[in-house]
Amino acid sequence: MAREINGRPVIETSHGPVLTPCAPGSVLARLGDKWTILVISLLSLSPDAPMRFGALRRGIPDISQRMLTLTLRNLERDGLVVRHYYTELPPRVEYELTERGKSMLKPLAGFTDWIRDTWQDIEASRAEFDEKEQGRN
Amino acid sequence: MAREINGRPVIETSHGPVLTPCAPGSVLARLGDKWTILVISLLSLSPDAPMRFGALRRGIPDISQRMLTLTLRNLERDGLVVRHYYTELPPRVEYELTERGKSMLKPLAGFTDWIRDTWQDIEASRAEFDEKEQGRN
DNA sequence: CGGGATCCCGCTGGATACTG
DNA sequence: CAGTATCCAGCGGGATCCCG
Repeated sequence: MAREINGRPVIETSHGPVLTPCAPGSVLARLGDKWTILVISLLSLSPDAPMRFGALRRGIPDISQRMLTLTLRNLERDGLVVRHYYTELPPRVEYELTERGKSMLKPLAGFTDWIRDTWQDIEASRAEFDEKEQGRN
Repeated sequence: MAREINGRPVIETSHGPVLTPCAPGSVLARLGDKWTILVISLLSLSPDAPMRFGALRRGIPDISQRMLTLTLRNLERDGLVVRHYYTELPPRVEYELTERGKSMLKPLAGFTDWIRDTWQDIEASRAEFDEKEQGRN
């Protein structure tokens, strides 16, 4: 009986379940990186109007130009974002979510909603944990 | 008008929306790290029976002992996992999801389902992107 | 058996300067 | 304006050894 958990195949052995490493991990790793979710969030604010590079840069206070460029490249590579280049002077470049990019907004929101409702509790647990640990040192 | 996207406050300025960096990012960063989701997935397979350290280790083929320990510590710190220590010889240590840990399974599944349904398309986009880029070099 | 302690390599990502 | 190039510090994470 092949089962599956979080999109990942599970093999049952005599020692218990074994997870098979598989490709979706690379998607999650990308989304979990430092800036990707922020860029997607910002782009999702204007679903039908592309955003300029500079507007994205200003919208994410601490992002460097380099990291914004790299993050957008990766999203474009994954087919989640399209890049529109206009050869003007000065040049104008706009970005918007693709259909695929928009299709992830709802599932993503379900998860971030959980985080929004829970992170205070998590922070409290962390503080408590750290305090107890300090007592042992 | 204060808005919010993915649990993150948005300020509207004359230049467009600006995202405020905030604490939930640290939760997402943790979940996006290399092993956390795998550990949670494995623990979720036995919702009412704790799992031993060794069983977790065997269930995630390529994880090192060190990283499993660190990942479990962080989950315990976040109050998502409880650790049960039995002073026997040899010692036995078991882990299980807390109620809070279980509460994230459904939202998480919504998101990983999207990944499961989409990652082949994403991989295809990546291959296509890389191929075009190679033409330019 | 579970898990510290230590060493070390590679990648992520920040700062800065230069270009079409 | 929207990049690219280069340099470099920090940290994630693997390998190994030791300990209750």
